[in-house]
Amino acid sequence: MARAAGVSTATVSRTLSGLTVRPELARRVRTAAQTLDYQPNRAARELVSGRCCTVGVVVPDLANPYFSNVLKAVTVNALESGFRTIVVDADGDPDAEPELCRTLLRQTDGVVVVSPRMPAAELRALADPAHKLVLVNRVVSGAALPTVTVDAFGGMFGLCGHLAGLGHRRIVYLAGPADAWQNAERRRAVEQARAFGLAAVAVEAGATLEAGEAAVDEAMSHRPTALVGFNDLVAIGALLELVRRGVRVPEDLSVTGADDIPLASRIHPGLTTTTTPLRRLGETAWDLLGAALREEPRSHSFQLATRLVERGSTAPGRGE
Amino acid sequence: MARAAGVSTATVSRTLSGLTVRPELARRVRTAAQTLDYQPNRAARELVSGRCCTVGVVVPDLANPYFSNVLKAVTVNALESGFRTIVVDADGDPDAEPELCRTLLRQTDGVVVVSPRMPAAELRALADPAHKLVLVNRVVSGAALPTVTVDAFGGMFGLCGHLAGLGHRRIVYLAGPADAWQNAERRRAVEQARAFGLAAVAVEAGATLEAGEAAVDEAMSHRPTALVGFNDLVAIGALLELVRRGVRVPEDLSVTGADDIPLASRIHPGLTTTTTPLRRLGETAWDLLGAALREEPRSHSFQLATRLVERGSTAPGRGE
DNA sequence: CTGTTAGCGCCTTCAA
DNA sequence: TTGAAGGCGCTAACAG
Repeated sequence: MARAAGVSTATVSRTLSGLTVRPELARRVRTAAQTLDYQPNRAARELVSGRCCTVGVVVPDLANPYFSNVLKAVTVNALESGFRTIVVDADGDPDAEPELCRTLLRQTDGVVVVSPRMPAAELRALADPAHKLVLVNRVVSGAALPTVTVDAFGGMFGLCGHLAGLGHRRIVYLAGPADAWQNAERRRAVEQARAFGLAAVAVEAGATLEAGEAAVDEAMSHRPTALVGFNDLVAIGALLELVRRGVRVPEDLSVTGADDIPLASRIHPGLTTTTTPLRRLGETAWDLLGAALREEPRSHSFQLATRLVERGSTAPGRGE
Repeated sequence: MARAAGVSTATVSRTLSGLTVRPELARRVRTAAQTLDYQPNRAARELVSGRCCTVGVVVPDLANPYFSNVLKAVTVNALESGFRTIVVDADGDPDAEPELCRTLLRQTDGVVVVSPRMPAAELRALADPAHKLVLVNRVVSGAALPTVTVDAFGGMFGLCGHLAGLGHRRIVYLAGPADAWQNAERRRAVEQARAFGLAAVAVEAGATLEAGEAAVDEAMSHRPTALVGFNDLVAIGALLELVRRGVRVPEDLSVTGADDIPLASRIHPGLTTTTTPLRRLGETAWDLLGAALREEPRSHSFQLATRLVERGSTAPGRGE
């Protein structure tokens, strides 16, 4: 390549990195690059520079749209900045995640961790300032980790306020995975909603349509006027099961979800819920990581606001 | 590291690659590696070996569960074989995909392309035997590309047979994206179903819930006894809209989908559909790519079978 | 401004 | 069996 242009390799390097080179030589280099379809070798570059322009993303399960949407936002934004994205799916095993993170940290410039269920102690151990690590939707106390979260507490609190305003007094919270941060936040919000005069009982459910269906029996045994799902899937699962049983929603019972997934607006009645801006979550995670890579001091935490979306699944509760 | 063990770097290298080394030296090396937490440098390794143990996956849109499920299967299986996965999302621009592929091919050992809409000519241009490229759910004639597909034609043909057996005679096909391979296959199957005595009209719809809803008016103007959706989302969109209008499914009208997404079994009535084994698609793609990387001659094409799933959305058609 | 040189960390000859 | 030496492709320092 240097031979083809009749110059030294250093001149080639300089031309391609835009340093000062005599115009004529630069032209020769460029035409040679053109004809040879020259592409610099990443490995050699990485070896000498120590950077690989690659970021990692760790998720528990790519089949879950929640995670794949965050991943999408990270990859698309990273690519715009010239970074590639390596994705690792822990495939449902939270205990495997710490090791996967560590491996990834050694192979990339930085890592985004979307891991609602990894043990906090592990995460704290990973919080070395030398590591470029960004956490999504997960708060770990006692660790200085750049973090972007959605205001899960506020969203659920707003939903409870909405229900209280409609006259509801007795609600059931269909709880999500016990070890998930978002569940803890939302559950806390439901409990504090007694400030609105809402009496809440929590019933263990999960995060899926099936979990919602299965929890209906126990939930109804508490004779609530509204069901508050951990997320939209649980809420929709419960709602569909209720409709199947002939319970009228919202006349007999109100139902709310969380996240505002596409399905929430297509079912009938539409599901009242709060938004979770997944794309912005991923985008912000990338911003945080990019800033860390450039060694820019930045605010270490972002909290994204949610928005209440009122649809047909909630109506005034009969105060019995 | 070599110094720490008191041996030469070559001995270290040999020990770590399991070549013959005097046991005592090997032990010294291993303990040194332990205490120093030694990790070989990927870049240097790649530079000398020319391989990077990395594969790429190109998808049009990660937000679509169809693609994220295929991606998941590829990453999980690749990881088991010690390969990392770089993911690239074309973010809805099919014209950007060829360039993304080319870039990825230079940076990885091989690439899996899940691209129903990339122009065939571009794909043919990529079909260089030197390139390790595997195609998913897409057949390109005149190019020797290892390919794994689902039997989209057979699945839809079976569905039509099912409807014909129920006595249906006039159906409407809610067509998917015009440039998608699966749509072409399914459409062809619907047309050939006239062998069963089924008269079919195609109505342009799309691939989403909204598209299904929007296509209902035109579809019903043809007075069919059954609606055949390009995929489950379109079918469910149409179904929900029909129910909203008071049309009884399946008494007044049968509806079928394709892919058997989780939602298909949760709605009421359950959607009759055919399966699309996304995970096996990704898994097989990885097998094909892995074989290509090991230079193993393998059958260049796999076609995965689909299975008919009868649920409540289909019933005997009134032969009017 | 340009060419020459050294070395990034590893693996693979070669000679001992 | 082991150590010394060279080179993978590139960029950073230095000398011209």
